[in-house]
Amino acid sequence: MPAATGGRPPVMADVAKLAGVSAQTVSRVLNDHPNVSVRARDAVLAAITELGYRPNAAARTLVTRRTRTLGVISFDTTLFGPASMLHGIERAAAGEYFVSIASLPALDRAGVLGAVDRLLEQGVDGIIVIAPMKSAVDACGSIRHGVPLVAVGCGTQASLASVAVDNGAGAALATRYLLGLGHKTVHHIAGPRAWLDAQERIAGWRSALREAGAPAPELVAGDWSSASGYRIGQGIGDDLEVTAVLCGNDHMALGLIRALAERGKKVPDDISVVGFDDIPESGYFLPPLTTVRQDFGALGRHALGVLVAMIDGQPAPQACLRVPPQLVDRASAGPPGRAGTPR
Amino acid sequence: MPAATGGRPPVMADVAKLAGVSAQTVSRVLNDHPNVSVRARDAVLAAITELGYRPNAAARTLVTRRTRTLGVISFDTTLFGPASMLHGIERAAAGEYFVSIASLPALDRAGVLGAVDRLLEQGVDGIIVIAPMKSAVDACGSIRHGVPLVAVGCGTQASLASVAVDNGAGAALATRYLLGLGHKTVHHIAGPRAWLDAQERIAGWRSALREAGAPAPELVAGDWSSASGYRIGQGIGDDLEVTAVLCGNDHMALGLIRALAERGKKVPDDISVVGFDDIPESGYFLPPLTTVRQDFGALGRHALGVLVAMIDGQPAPQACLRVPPQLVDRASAGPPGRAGTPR
DNA sequence: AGAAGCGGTGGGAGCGATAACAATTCGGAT
DNA sequence: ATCCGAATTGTTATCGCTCCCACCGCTTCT
Repeated sequence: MPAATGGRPPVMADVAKLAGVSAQTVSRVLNDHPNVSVRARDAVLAAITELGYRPNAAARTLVTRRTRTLGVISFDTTLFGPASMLHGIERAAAGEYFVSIASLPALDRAGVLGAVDRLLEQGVDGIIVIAPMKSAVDACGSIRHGVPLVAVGCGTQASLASVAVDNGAGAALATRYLLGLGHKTVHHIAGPRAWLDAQERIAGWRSALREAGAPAPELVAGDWSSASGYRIGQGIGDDLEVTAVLCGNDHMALGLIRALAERGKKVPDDISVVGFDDIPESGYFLPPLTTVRQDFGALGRHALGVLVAMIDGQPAPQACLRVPPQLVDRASAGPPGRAGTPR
Repeated sequence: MPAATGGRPPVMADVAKLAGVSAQTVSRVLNDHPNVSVRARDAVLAAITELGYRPNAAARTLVTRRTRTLGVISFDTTLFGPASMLHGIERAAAGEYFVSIASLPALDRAGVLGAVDRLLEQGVDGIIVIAPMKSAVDACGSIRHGVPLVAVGCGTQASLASVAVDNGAGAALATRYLLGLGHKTVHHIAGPRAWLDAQERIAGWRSALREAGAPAPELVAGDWSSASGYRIGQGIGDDLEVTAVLCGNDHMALGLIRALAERGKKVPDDISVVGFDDIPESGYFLPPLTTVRQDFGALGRHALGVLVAMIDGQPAPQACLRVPPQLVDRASAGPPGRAGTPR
């Protein structure tokens, strides 16, 4: 392997000497500046490959004040949604920016602020916060520093640059769909109150119900987990009034279906179930789950787009970019069946 | 807000001036060097908070040659395993190191080498490669640079610093368990050939079979997806010989169970099914899935530990640190039932 | 009493790159 | 032949920090 002087990695001056030009010219070649003769450029390029030269990012950053690094703050990158968004961001950024992640044990104000601080210390050019909870959005709003920052998956109401799936529309879509199948009303297993997605889905569900003149059943809330869906399902399974349930996410739908099955209730014959998210497995549930798809990847890509625009000096949009969700019709929902409501 | 001179962020000299000391002393306070009087330290600390000073990472890196940043290369951070490992790494690194991710569209040699290059350009202190495929491990082996690098989830045979779940032991564990239940043999739906985990599970399964003197059925392989499990299940559902199936992962088990259900086969009465991974949902499948748990989080933490040791100058271990898997007994496996094999 | 040891401190030299500016060359217009 | 301006190249001054070394004032040893 080519070593420059001593064992240390080659620096720009080494390249310059080998190519017979000045360091400045090497810099110009590296940064695609105009006005470099082909002769010089070729010599530099040859020297670079011969030496295995790699520019020192720290030195460059010191003078340009840009790290070409983005920070992503997330709550739990193990969950399907955050993981997908992160992946979408990373894929979209590849080549343009590095992405550094900061995942939090809890999405409270202090946690978010602390993570922003850590990333700032690292010198990121911009930050994307995967902020599904109100506390996180509030924290974002109170950040004083001038860092470009966009929130994603944060509800559609926040007054900061943000990108989110239109949860309200999605829930309404699913609710109308079930109503259209002939159900008198639709029950809803919501996510935790603190989550904006959960709140917006509740609102969408309620408004679709009201619009159709259907009675609004009492709300029950789980915690997104299959376990909570299962627990709630044990109650629902005994309630003869219930013919259709919209679940806050696919995992809870899975738990619900299992609880129903254990009580001898068939889906969709006795009860229709619709999920939310469209995780990769949901097409293979028993029965395959009808659900509302969120395109998390697109969310990530859009968030990156907005952020990069801000980094490049465009003013921060104060509104939310909404990504429309989509109903995926599989087999877990149908007309109120043979075992329909008694009344 | 406290502004130093002009609008620009305060630098060490500003802190020094305000505290009435030299920049050198500020640096000493920041880096916890001994021999700083409490008076000086307090003055510096006060100045720092008053100014809202934040050390410039690039400048520090330029001289120390450490970025306190780690790179993680991964194939698809959307999958449960990689996402969990990444999360484990990140949580374990929090505070000590930043983690920068590079996810690849494909885990081939060129992709891995390219990602290593990108990270090196960024100046990472070390790299963790989530390398479940042979091609990735080979690529790691051929990296000439002196960067500390550890592979994780890469099979247990690689001759480089690595951390992995003992797949062979896990598969053998599950196979013996099924055999112990009274099954004459155990079928296996493997993952793709190119994946080391898949190969090692196959080996573990085969050896447990051999050990017990059980016949080794023909191998079928899926692609980890529920869809492939479903497809394969359509064949298995018609095969009366099959009483027990070990699946390469939980997703394929899910697909298999659905295919079986559609053909009227009951799990575990007609066929026992055991998965691998223990994804959060598998306890809520119908029936709840008996599976082999991999502690991905621990994997990530251990990988970080090994890497940090290497960064701190310890010699790279040439072997694999094995994390033992664990059988989680739920309801999808039982003794060969009333509908047992005809012979 | 002088030398040596020590905690505490500051001064200056880089680290490796880019930006601003200055300098050189060359062709063509005057 | 002289001058001008564009193209190309080099020189110098930072960027913000840490390291090395010298230095101060004291106590402690010989």
